[in-house]
Amino acid sequence: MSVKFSESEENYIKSIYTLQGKTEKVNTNSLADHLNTRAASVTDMLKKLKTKKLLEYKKYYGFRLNDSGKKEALRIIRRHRLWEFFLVTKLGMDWDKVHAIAEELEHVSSNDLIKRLDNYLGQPKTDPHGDPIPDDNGIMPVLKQVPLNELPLKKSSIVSSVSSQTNQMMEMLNHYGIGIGSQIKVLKTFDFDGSLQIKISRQPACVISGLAAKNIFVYDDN
Amino acid sequence: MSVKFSESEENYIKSIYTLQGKTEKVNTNSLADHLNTRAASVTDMLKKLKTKKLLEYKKYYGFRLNDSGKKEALRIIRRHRLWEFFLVTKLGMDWDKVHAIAEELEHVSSNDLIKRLDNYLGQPKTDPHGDPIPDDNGIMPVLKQVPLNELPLKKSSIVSSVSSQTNQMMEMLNHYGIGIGSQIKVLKTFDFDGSLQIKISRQPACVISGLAAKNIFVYDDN
DNA sequence: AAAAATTTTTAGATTTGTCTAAAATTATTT
DNA sequence: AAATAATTTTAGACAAATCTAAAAATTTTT
Repeated sequence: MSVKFSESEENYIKSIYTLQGKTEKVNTNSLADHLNTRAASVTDMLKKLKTKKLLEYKKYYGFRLNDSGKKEALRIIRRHRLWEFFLVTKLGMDWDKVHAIAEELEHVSSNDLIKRLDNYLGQPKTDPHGDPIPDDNGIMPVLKQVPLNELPLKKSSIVSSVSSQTNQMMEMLNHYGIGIGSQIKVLKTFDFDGSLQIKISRQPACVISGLAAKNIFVYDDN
Repeated sequence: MSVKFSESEENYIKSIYTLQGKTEKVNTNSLADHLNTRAASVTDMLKKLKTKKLLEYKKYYGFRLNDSGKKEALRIIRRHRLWEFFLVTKLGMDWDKVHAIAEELEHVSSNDLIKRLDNYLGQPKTDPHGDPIPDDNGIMPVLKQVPLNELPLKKSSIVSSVSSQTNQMMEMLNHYGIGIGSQIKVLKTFDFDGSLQIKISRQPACVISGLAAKNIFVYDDN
């Protein structure tokens, strides 16, 4: 049925998927950076993945996963995120420490295992970082977007869009280091003026106005 | 702190441990058989494990794990059995199907992960097959031995010893395929004459007398 | 549009783990 | 104790994944 890929191949597939999400076409050096390897190694693997019909690749002109490559990437990401969810909710590990372990667990690829794990965890829609978990068919769940001020306290989520794209807004977002894809959570709300204390990953907590929060949309499951 | 071993090295270590449990000295061909590989490959790996100071090895004269090799083996076995326990009790998989998956999971070697998994599972003393789970210090738990007739119904266990070593007894044990290390469980007891219907792995169910059962000892946790 | 700089690919080596076939050693028969 | 058989090791090759250094192609600068 489904083809087996080596651990190394899986890591390449996953990285290409992540990078092409933003730029559509991926180039050799950025992938080498992302995987902490050398450009020459990337070229070698690209040839291999091409013969396995997972990507479109024209020498010197970049590459991208085709449909079956993307499908495979989503299967790997699904495993990764389910394990992260398990590590945090069942074993009580901290989010910021689960990634490395999930990176190893994701390569254990029994379909039955993953289906059962998913059920056991209650078919979660997002991982502990707020990233959506693809379903069994490799489809990303359609997540509701809510303004940041409606996100439950301390619940981690991912910034999905920003409604007001004025210069002033962008300047402020930039200042706080908030962008599409940022991991974010609300630590506290101040009823007095509707402002919120928030935390963006790898940055100190800060306070933003209620008006700003109303214009920052984040994913929320269910 | 603790040295990391490759997946392949870990598989060799584990197999040697299993084989030397029975015969103390292990020979090249039996290890090759056990690992489904060739004698030449075994010799290559032996050299490697010797330089890593995990085993005593004299050319042409067999080999055995030394203390640090045994310790490493027990760490791997601990991981394997904890994962088997998880797969059966939490994910509801069948015993006879968990081995292959645990075989992959056991190589994920974060100490923190295993400590948490152990706690989460309630620090089990035996895996679902009845095999004891080494503790965090690599020590096999001292398990109580009970006669087979006192083992709870349907609870899987491992034959630990046989009290009456008469020829007649041995003949019968042989006939049923029961030996030290056999995985066994009691399906049913017949009050009429105290006989028991039992199941030994990979063999059809059979019935033995109450007297026989009293002389077959098995491990029981707690 | 040449020259310079950057990016990507190729060529050839290296490491890990495996294999086959042949040689060396040990064990068993006669 | 020689001859034969079985086991184990060595020698040399191979595949996967990586690397360095050099060559080729593309992009940017002047």
